[in-house]
Amino acid sequence: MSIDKSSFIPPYYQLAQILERQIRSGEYRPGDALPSEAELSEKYGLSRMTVRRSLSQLARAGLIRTEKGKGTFVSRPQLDRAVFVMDEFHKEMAARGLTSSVRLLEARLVPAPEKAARKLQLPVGTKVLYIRRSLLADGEPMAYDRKYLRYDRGRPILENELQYQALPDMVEKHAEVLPASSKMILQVTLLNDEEARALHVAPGSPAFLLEQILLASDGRPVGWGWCLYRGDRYQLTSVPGTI
Amino acid sequence: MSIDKSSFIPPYYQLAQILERQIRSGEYRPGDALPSEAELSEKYGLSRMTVRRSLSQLARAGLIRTEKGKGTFVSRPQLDRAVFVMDEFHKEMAARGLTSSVRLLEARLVPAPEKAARKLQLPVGTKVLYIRRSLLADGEPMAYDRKYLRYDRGRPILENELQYQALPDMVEKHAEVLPASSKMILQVTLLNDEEARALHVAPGSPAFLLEQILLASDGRPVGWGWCLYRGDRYQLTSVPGTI
DNA sequence: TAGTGGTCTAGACCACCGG
DNA sequence: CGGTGGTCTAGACCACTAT
Repeated sequence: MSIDKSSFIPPYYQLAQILERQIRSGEYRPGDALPSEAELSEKYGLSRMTVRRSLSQLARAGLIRTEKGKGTFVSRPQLDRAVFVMDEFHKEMAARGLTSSVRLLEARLVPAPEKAARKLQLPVGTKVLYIRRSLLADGEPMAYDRKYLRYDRGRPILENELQYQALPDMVEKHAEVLPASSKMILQVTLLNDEEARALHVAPGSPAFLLEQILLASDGRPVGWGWCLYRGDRYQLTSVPGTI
Repeated sequence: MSIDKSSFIPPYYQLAQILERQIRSGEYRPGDALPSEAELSEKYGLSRMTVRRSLSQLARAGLIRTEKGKGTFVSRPQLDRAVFVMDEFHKEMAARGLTSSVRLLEARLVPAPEKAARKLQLPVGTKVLYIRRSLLADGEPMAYDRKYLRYDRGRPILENELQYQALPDMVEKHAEVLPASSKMILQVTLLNDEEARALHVAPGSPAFLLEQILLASDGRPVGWGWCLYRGDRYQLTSVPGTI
């Protein structure tokens, strides 16, 4: 194989494909050294910078690793490692071919209960925005979401906004501090009566519990809550090693 | 801020840090355009290639996005998106400061039951290697693993090997076809009596169910099984947007 | 047409590694 | 010491975008 410089596919990508094929076909096996950058450069008629770009791409994909002063080596595939991605609800449902919608169940100012106050680092009883929503896929509940958000802007709560906007947008509208990052924790749980009713399943059914903490750029929490995903409808699939 | 060329930190990384700080501090806000590559190059006394390297790093981290012919723009933080990583059991427990060990409960050749045969694309009744293991953290069960592996090499089953080796290694030893990739599916479930006993919890407890399929480079399955993680001890934490 | 990012080159110097 | 990957430069040409 060689590089077709008249192709629309850029040379760095062509070389990456060639090397990937050679690795996947077993021509180079785990532990083997690839030709040096100088050799690849000479063999394929590309500058070393271009060769390096191909190699970085393969390295990011986990197919090879480089060792300073030694060379470039084929990695062992990491078969016991999995990466799962939970995207924004609407996007995720769209990707599965489902029509998603949101049903706002409750949205009001409440005095922060003990746990929410602790999570938001506010005094107990501070007015916070409490939101309960059902997330539907093809009209049937998929998830049940409860959130506490800082509320220090005095802006009115418009129900039709809450119904359509993503959580970060709501925070922006009602808090002085903007969310800059989030931390999520995924657990399993059994649904209590109220949760089960909201999700149209039997009490005691298993579910994913996704806890979410929204943080401002200074690290202060601006939102906290948890979202329950029905165990009978929702699952996560590992993302294939992408190139 | 400017670049310290005598520093051990390479210029491309220094520039990336400067820009990241400016973005996180709000100096550039979501949607804003960054200075053009030519301007950055001139301002910081770096070649355009080096500036581009800094920008690619920020783009990979999701902080900025580039648009051909238009410019480079600050992205909105993706706060409703989470990435979870499940690593190899021993590594994961080590990362949590727990001592992990494996207890081999069963390892023998069995005629493939219907489901395993279908998953491995073998005729029902074909001899396959069946393995049951307890994965312990600090001596207490954390996960319960059951796997069916192709067995067409006639190599004897050595118990002490199975106890310590990762699954891909076992497959290599007992099957002609090497595993090249894996697909995992994460679900929630309730434990039945046998599973609960193995995990030292009450029957009906919730758990993560991780299904794993090992594939050869030609796409043929070479291993299949599922691993149950105790819901009361195991949780996944989102990986922070890394740079 | 002028400005933008995307790609590529042919050099250069460096730190690291092995014999 | 020679070979390796890591970094950087000063150019170049291209396709795309806006005016």
